[in-house]
Amino acid sequence: MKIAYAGAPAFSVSPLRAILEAGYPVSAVITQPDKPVGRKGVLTPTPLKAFAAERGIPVYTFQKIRDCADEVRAIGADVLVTCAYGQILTQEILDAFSQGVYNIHASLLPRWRGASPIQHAILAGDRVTGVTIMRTDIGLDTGDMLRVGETAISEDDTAETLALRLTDLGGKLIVEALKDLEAGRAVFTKQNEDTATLCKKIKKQDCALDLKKSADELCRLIRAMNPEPLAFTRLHGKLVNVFFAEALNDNAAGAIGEVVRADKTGIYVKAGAGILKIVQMQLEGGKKLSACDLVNGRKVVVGDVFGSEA
RNA sequence: CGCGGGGUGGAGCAGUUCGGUAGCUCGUCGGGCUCAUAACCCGAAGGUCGCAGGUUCGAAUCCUGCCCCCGCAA
Repeated sequence: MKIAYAGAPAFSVSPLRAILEAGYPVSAVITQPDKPVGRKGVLTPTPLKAFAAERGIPVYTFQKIRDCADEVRAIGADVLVTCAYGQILTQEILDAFSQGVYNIHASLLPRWRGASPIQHAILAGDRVTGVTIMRTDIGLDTGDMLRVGETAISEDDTAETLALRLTDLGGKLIVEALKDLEAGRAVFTKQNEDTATLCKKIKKQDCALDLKKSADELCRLIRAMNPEPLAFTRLHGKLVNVFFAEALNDNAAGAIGEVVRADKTGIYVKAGAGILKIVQMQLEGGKKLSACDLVNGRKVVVGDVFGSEA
């Protein structure tokens, strides 16, 4: 069974490592082209490409894989495993792999089909999420499922900590799936279309903190968007990225968005319901700072108002 | 040349406009108060003000060049 693996972000690295460690030969890695990153626009390879290079696995990058069916066929693999690859596969591409294409998806399908399942699971307040291994078909994460694993979402999980667990889970499950396929004992389950939900790619605009909402809701947005692309609001007309916060049930006098208390323990902001206790945030142009540092430097004072001013 | 913010004891900042003794809130160390404390009181240590040059009697501050960090945009 010759395997090819397609992915891109850090999330896609761990499953590939697991496949290799399970003893399966991976003859090719397909990933996104290098992209300019940062202020200087340095051309940077995807984490998956860097890992493949380290292991000496041939790497293929396609601007648009749907236009490169011939090249994909030329790779000559029987199976394609995909994980957060970031490009839609056409039927022609799917047909290039005689033993099928399998996707590692970071949700309990059919919930959270689409581009940002981890973030949406947190955002929606799901208590549990997981990883699904499915056979890729022409729809968006609609294929038949052959392996599922769960993990609970805790109160202080961020997209980062959750992704860390899910990527390892993905590695474990894909290896199990490959073994089942090899042994001819794979069992496929159809997805229930009635309970399917879809999530789109996250835009920065989706990360704006609307302080009229409940502290609880704001807190989930902050956790879902950490470490990327970060929930934000404004203070003194400047952009502020919020990294960590807690939701408190207390109520206090004051306007929405007003800082009702600020000390070493946190910056307490009045929300639509409850108090949002900001523990770590970053002012435009500045470094990521703890509430303690912000208070010491008097960057934030009681009476300041978040979110106002355009 | 994409736009912008910043580099000052261990941390976060003020001071730079208009050159003239190194400041604030913390932390650390020592002492005190207290049943006790993340609270309070007293005291101490700790800084080539990013680097290099220039102007000046005198530069954190003014001029020139360079390095590094960060937000936005891609």
